Amino acid sequence: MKGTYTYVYPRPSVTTDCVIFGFDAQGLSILLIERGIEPFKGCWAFPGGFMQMDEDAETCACRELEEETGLKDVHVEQFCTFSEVNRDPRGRTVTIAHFALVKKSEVKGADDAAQAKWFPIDSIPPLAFDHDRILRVALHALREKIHFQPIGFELLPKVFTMPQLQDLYESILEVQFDRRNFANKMLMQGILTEVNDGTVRKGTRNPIKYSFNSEKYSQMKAKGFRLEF
Amino acid sequence: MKGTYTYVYPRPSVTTDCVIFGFDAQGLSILLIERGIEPFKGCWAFPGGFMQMDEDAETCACRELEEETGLKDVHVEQFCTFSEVNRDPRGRTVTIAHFALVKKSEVKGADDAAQAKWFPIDSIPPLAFDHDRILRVALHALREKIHFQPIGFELLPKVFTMPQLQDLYESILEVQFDRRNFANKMLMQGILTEVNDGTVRKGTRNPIKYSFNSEKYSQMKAKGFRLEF
DNA sequence: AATTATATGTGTAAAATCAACGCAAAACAT
DNA sequence: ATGTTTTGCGTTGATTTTACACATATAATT
Repeated sequence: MKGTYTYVYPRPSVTTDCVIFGFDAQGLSILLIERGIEPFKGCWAFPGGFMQMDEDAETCACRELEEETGLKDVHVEQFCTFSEVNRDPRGRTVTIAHFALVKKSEVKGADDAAQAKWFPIDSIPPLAFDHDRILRVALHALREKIHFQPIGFELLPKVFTMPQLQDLYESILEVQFDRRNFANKMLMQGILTEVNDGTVRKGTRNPIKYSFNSEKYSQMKAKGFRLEF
Repeated sequence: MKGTYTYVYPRPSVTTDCVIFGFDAQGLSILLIERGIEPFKGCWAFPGGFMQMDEDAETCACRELEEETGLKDVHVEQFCTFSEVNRDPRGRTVTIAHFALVKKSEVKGADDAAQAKWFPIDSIPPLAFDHDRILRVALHALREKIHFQPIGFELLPKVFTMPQLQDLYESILEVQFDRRNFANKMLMQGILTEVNDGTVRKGTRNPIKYSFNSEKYSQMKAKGFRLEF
């Protein structure tokens, strides 16, 4: 039934948008959807859509994410709400922006989906609406957050190497770390578990495999520990 | 005209709420409004209300703040959006929560306003809706933020002393600093200006007056400096 | 096949930062 | 008057950060 929802005062639309970060040997990238209709036809945009009355923002963001990219069970969190009066030419719209961190290597869907495509973070095409601003804020939020929360691991395979982890941090923070100091500091935190994958480690060129020990991290956090990077 | 706003799909109400922090010799406190009507009649709540179609969230939060407490020209920023389906018994409501930092000493209004009252942070009365949760999140956001942004000064008089500043940090972070180390670290940052108020400083018991040098801070920030506390 | 270059792991010493602490002087309390 | 409190200043040892060199097996080159 159309047009049956009537209110005493006008209300804005409420949507969610999702900035999807992925990481691989080529560095940090984001997943975008090409718009097939006006406005901003041909521009790229974050997956997102209207919040339903029976779901909260995070649920909505996850649902839209799956519907539009096939991605499931990924880390999603709200980072900012955008409410500028003219941000959407179709009408007053408030968007609760989220970012998603996906293990690009282990994930199906995404790229397969019709018009979804990964873009390296330094080659972003023209974006629809105010999505360029949203992206800047998302990047900033991710950078701030990774200093104190072990969310970087959400972007790596379950099992990873120290150089991979360092690449990730360097890509996100856009700084360079000394290899030895980085490894020391990381290992010192005590949240990495060395993974023994059966293969005998001969020579140093094939790196040690690690996994993130989330139980250990939870324990330490409960005791007042604060991750720092 | 009533009931003239009709939409194809249902829409939640969008409101803003404002957690107002103040600080004085008694420590950190927040400003609350007593509810005169159901639901939650007699409970206390943050000032807030419906977002108009011609204002964004921050504008709305500031407007409601002034309307309900008389407070103007204070630091206001968004920190989280709450969208749980049943957070408001009157109907589906999304609230964009802000926190305000007010220079309690220099401010008019506030307390004068009808049912507005300051409560020490450790003696908060029963709150309406999900405002207790919002308060916890607000406190957490403030604590996280003060480590890296000089927002604490928004809670102090323009001119303040080192012990005052230390009290502020200790109240918010709920830790104790060594007096001498705290002063050293603060002065080292280079964002404080010593204020010469004419009076000759004899003896050490009347403390040195400082003000926050925001120009200096902007310059340093532009050069990549990152405040730490 | 031999040679060279590259990626990875490990340790140490200097520098910088942090943490704990003592002392002196004027104001305040008694 | 006398003792207590508040404030400012500076020192020293501990901890953390930074800078840096070498050994080894794989990968690349010739």
